[in-house]
Amino acid sequence: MDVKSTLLIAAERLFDRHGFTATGVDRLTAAAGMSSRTLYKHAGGKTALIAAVLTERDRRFMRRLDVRSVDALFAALEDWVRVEGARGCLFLRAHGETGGATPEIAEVVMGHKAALRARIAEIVAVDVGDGEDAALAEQILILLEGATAAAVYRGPEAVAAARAAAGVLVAKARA
Amino acid sequence: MDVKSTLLIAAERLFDRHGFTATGVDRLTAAAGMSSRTLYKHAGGKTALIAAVLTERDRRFMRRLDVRSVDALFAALEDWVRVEGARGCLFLRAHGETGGATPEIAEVVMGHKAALRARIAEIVAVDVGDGEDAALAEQILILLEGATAAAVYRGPEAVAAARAAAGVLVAKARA
DNA sequence: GGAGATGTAAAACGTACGTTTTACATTTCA
DNA sequence: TGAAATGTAAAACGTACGTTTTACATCTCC
Repeated sequence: MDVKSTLLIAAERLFDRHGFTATGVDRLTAAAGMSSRTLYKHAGGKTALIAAVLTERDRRFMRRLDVRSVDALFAALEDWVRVEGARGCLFLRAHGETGGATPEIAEVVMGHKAALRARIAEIVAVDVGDGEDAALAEQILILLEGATAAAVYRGPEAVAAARAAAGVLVAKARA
Repeated sequence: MDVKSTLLIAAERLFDRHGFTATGVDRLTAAAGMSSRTLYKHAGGKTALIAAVLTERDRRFMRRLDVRSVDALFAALEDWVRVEGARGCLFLRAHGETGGATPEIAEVVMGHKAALRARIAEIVAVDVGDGEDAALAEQILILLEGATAAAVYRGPEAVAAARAAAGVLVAKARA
C-alpha cells in the first residue's frame, strides 16, 4: 500500500479513538511508521491531514449509504457501527474541537453534511414516492444523527431503535 | 458573584466555543479575570475544571427539561438551542476529545446520559400513560440526540422537525 | 492591631506541540 | 552511470502547554 493511504488509515484511527487535538504528530508518525518529514511531504501539515482524513471518510461512509430505502439506510448504519464502532460523528467532532474556526476543516464537514442530507432526500423520494417529502427527509436525517450520537453510550441498539422509528414515519408518509 | 461561579461560567463558554483541549489555562484565567494560582485553588486542575463545568451544565440542562409531556420536552430543547446556541452535546464532545480515557470526565458524561434517559422515560410514562414504553422512550432519546447534533448545521429548525416526528410516534403509541 | 485567609502578578518548571532542517541511505530510471 | 526522487533518523526551531512557586497586596474579623 502507498504511503498516503497508510498515513490516512493510521491517522483516522488515532483521531477517532483519541481526538484530533490530543493526537500529536509524533504519535501519527509512530503509528504510520514514517518520519515526520514524509508526513509533511504527503499531507502538508496536521490541519490538511485532518481535512484529508475526513474527505476519505466521507467517501467510505457515503459508499455504504448507497441504498434505495429508508430501512436499508438504517441497516447500513447498523453495519457501520458494528464494524467501525461508535464514537460519534467524526465530522461533528472535528468541527467541535476546532470551534469551526478552521476553514479547511469546516468546509469538508459542511460538505459532508450537505451530501448526507441530499442522499437522504433521494432515498426518501425513491422509497416513499410521491415527489419529495422535505419534512420526512429532515426527520430521517435527525434519526440518523441521533442514532450515531446515542450509539456512543447505547451501542448498536440505538440504531435499531432509530430504524423502528423511521419505519413508523415512512409508513405514515405513505398512508 | 463568587470566584468559582465566575470561573465555571467563563470556562463553560470557552470550552463550548473553542473545544476543551484547544482551550488553555491561560485563556481560562484571562477570561475569568483571575490568576492561575486562584484557578488551581478553586478547580484543582484543568481536568477537574472540565468535570465541574459538565456537572454544573447537567444541573442547568436538566432543570430546563422538567416537563410533563414529550411535546414540552422538545419545546424546552428548542428554547435551549435558541438561548445557548447549538454546538453539539457538550458531554459527548468532552467524551470524544478525551477518548473516554479520563475517568473523572467519563463518569460525569455517563451519569448525565443515564439521568437524561431516566428523565425521558418518566416523561413518556406520564404523557402516554399505560405503564412504561421502553421502546418509545429510546426513540424519543434518539430524536433528542439527533436534534442536538443536527442543530449544529441545521439550526433550531432541526428541533422543530424532531418535535414533529416525536408527535407522530407518541400518537401512534397512544392509539 | 495583627493573624489568617484570599487574592494578584510574574517567573519558572519540565514537557509536548507543530514544523523545519540537516545529514544520509535507498530506489528509480533516462 | 549518475542525477533525481523518495525515504529515514534525529536534532533543532520557537511556541504553548499544565502546573507550581515566589513575592506581595488586600481584605476580614476576633
